[in-house]
Amino acid sequence: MTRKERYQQVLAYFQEHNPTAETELIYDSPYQLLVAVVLSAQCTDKRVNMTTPAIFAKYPDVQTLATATFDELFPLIRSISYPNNKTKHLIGMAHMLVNDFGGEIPMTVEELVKLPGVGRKTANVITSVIDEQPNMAVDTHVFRVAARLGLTRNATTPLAAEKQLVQYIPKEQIHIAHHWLILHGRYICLARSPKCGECGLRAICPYYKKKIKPLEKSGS
DNA sequence: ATCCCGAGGG
DNA sequence: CCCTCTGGAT
Repeated sequence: MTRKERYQQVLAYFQEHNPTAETELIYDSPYQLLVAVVLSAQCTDKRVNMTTPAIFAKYPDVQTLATATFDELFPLIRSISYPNNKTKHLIGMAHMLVNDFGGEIPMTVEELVKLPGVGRKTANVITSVIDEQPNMAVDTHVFRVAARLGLTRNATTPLAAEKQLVQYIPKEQIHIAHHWLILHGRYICLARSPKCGECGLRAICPYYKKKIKPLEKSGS
C-alpha cells in the first residue's frame, strides 16, 4: 500500500469519527497566536490559556511587548514549562519584530523562523492557521503518529516527515489532517503506551501489526 | 510515572 | 545527533 492510500484510509476514519479537542489555544490576532504557540511547547493548551490573558492585557501588541523587561514578564510565564527560555524568546522576538519587520508579523516560514523562539513547527502553525498556507507543522504527535500509521517512511527528522506528507496530501486537506493527527496522538496514539485497544485504525496500522505479531506467536 | 501542538546550542 | 531548558496535571 502506498503512503497516499494509507492516508486516504486514515482520513476517511477521521472524517467518520471527527475527533475534537477538549481545549484549543485562545487567540484574537496573529500576534496573540504567535505568543500562544511559542508558549505551548511541552505545555497543555489549557495552561497556556490560563496565562495568556494577563500577558495580552499587559502587552496588547508587539510594540508593548518589546518594552517588557525580563523581570516584568517572567512572573506571568512562571507556571509554564521552560519559563526562562520562553521569557527571553518572547522579548527577543518582539525586539526583532519591531526592529526588522516594522512591528508586523511576517507571514512566510523563512522570515518567521528568524525570530527567537520560533522554529519551523511554530512557523508552519502561524502561516497555515492565519494565512491558510498549505504547510504541515510536524510536532511530536504528527511525527510519531504519521510514522506509526505508515504515512511517512524512514523519516528521521520532522523536516523529512513534513516534506513527505506535503508531497501527497492535497493542499486543502493539510490543515485538517494536521489537526486530526495531533488529536489522535494526544488522546489515542500516546508516545509510551498507545491505546491501541481504543484505536479504530488498528486494522491498517503497521505499528500495531508489528506489536501484535510477536505476541501471537509466543502467546498461548 | 507519563504526558503536554519545541527550540537553541554544543 | 545529542543535550538542556523545566512546571503542572493526571
